[in-house]
Amino acid sequence: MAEDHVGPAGIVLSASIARRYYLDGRSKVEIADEFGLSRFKVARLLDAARRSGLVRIEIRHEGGIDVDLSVRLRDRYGLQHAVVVDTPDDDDASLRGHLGRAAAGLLAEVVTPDDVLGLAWARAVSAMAEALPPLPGTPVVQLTGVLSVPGGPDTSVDVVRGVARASGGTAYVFYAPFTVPDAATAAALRRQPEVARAFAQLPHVTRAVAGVGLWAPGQSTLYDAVSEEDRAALDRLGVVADVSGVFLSADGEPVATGLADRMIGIGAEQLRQIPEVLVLPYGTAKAPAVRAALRSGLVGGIVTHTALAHAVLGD
Amino acid sequence: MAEDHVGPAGIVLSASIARRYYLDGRSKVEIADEFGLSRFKVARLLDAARRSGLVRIEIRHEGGIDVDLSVRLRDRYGLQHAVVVDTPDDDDASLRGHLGRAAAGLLAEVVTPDDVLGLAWARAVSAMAEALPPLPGTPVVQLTGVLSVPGGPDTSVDVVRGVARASGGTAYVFYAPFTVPDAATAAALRRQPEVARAFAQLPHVTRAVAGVGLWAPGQSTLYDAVSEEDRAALDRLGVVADVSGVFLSADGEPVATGLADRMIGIGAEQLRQIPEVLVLPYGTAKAPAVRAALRSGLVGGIVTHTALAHAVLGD
DNA sequence: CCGCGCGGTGCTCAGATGAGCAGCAGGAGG
DNA sequence: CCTCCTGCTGCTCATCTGAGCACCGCGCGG
Repeated sequence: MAEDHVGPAGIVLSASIARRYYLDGRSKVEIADEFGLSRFKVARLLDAARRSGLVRIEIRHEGGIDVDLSVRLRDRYGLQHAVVVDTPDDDDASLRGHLGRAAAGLLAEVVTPDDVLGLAWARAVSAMAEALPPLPGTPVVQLTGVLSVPGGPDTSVDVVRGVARASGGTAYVFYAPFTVPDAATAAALRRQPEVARAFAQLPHVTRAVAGVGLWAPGQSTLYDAVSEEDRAALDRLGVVADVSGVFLSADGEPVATGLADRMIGIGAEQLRQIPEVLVLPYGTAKAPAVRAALRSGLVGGIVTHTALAHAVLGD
Repeated sequence: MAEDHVGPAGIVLSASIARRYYLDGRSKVEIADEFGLSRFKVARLLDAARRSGLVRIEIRHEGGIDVDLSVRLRDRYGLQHAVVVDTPDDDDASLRGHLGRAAAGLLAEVVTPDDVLGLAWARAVSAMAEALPPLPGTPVVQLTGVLSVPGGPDTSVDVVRGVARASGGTAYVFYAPFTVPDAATAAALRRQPEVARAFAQLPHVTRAVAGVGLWAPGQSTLYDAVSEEDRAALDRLGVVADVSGVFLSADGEPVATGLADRMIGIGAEQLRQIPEVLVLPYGTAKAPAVRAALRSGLVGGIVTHTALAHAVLGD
C-alpha cells in the first residue's frame, strides 16, 4: 500500500492513456502502439490510475432514482425489485405522487400478458393507478374490501376498475367493506358470488401491489378504522405492521388475530403464494413496519423514498 | 440514436451490474452467472449504461494539476511534456512558486544521469531551482549572461550553482552580462575561457529550462533591460517573444537582430539542437508570446497555469 | 569481487471480450 | 392466413486481456 510516487509527467501520461482507454474506447494494444509502450505497461498505468483515483467511475442516475440505495435495499432483503425515489422530504401527497409514478413505471416494465395483478387498497396504490400507462391485457383482482375514508380518494373498487381499464383486462371487483362487526357477517359476505369470484382468482395472482401500515395512529388506514378494543388487542399480540390487511410482528411473522375473521380480504397464506408482492411505503415513521414487512418474506418488491430507505437500512 | 426507454427496474438492474463490473471488478461471465443472464446481455446492458450516462467515468486529478488542459496543450502543440497547474489567479510571486514546484517535480522525474541540463535566466526558473530535489549527478550549464535586476533574486550564476549543488554535477557558469553596448565587447567576452567552456557544452545539453518573455513593457526582463532604440528596432522586426534571449516572431520564426550580436547567451540554432526545452510562462498577457514559442518548434515542454493555458488554447 | 534481493519489465497461455452473424418471436400489412 | 420486417437473443471466432512467471539491471552487503 506504499504511496507510489509519480511526478507531473507520469500523471499527464496516465491521464492521456486513461482518456484514450476509458473515454475513446481504444484497446490497450492500440494505445501501447500509439505511445510506444508495451501493453503491459499500459495495463499497469491504467491500474495505477484507477487505484490512485485519477480515474473515477461513478454510478449515478439523474432522474429521481437513487440507484445505490435501491441496490442496497434489494440485496439486503433479497428482493426482486427495489426502487428508491430520490425526493426531498415533501408532504405526503407529493411523496405519494412520486412513488406512484415510479411504481407505475416499474409495473409497466415487469408485467407481462400472462400476469394476474392484485391490488390492495392504499393511497399510494391509488396514486400509482393514476400514473399507470397502458398494460398488456392483464386481469386485475381486488385483494381487500372497501375502507371508507371520509373525503378520501378512490375506493379499492375504483382503483381496480381504473387499472383494469388501463390494461384492457378483466376487473375482479366486489363491493364489501374491509371490516365488519362480526365473523358471521364476514363469512356471509365471502360467500357472495362477486366476492367468491374475486377470491377464486387469488391463487392465480402473480403480482400484487400494496401499501404498508404501521400499527399506530395515523400510520395505517386500517388502524384508524377499527375499534379501540381491536387496536388494543392487536397491540397486545405484538402487531407492528399490516400489509394488505395481513398483520405482522416486528420480526415479520404473520400474527393470527380475531380481527382477521371479521375482515374481507386476502389472508397471510394466500399472500405468501403470490410470487411478487410490491409495497409502496413512505414516511420515515414507518421504518419498523417496513422492516417487518421485508423480513416476512411476503414482500418481493418495494418502491419508496430516500429518507425511508435510509431509515430502514439504519443509516 | 432513439431514446431507449428503460424503466426503474432496468435502471436498478443496470446499476447493480455496473457496480459489480466497474467497482467490484468482476468479469462479465461471473456477473452473467450471478444474475442468470447471458454474458452478451450483460455486455449490452453495460454499454447502454455507459451511453445513457448511468456510468460516468471522469479523469481528474486532485493535486493541483489540470490533466485535461495539460493533455490538450501537449497534443495541440506536439509537446513532449505539458503540465498545467490548477491555481486561481494569484499574484505573480505565488504563481511562480507553484510553477516552480511543478517544474521541479517534472524535471526530477525525467532527468537521467546522462542528461546535461541548461538553464536560462528567468524568475520562474529561479523558483524552480529552490524547489528542486536532489538530481542524479547531472551537469548544469548556464545558457544566458547575467541580467541585473535591481533588488531581484538570484542571478543566472546563482541559479546554475544552486541546481548543480542539488544534482551533484559540474556547474558550467560564467560571469558576463547578458547584453553589452557593442558587438566587439560581446565577441571578446565570448572568448573568455569561462564563457567558452560553458558554450562548448551547449551541443551536449539535452534539457533546458527557460522563461518566456512577451516583447512588451513589464513582460520580459530583457525588454525592460535594453535601450529604447533596441526595443523599437525589435518591434519593427516583428519580435513578439523571447525565449532564453532568442527572439521570435508571432509565427514562431526566430528573428535575426542586431541586438543578438551584443548578447552573451545561447543562439537560435544552438537552442534548436537541444532535445527538450522546457518553458515556464505565467500571466495571461503572455499568451501571444507563448503561442509563438510553442509554434517555433524550439520548445519541447511547458509548465504553466490554468488561465494562461486557456488563453493559449483560445478558450 | 561475487551473491542476493528488489523493483520493474515483458512473456506465456488460458480465459474474457467484442464484432458480426444467424435464429427466432412478435407485429404489420397484404 | 401468410410473409416480410424488425428487434432481440445468443452463437462463433478472432482478438484482447490478466495472472503468474522469468528475466534483467541495479544497489547492497558480505
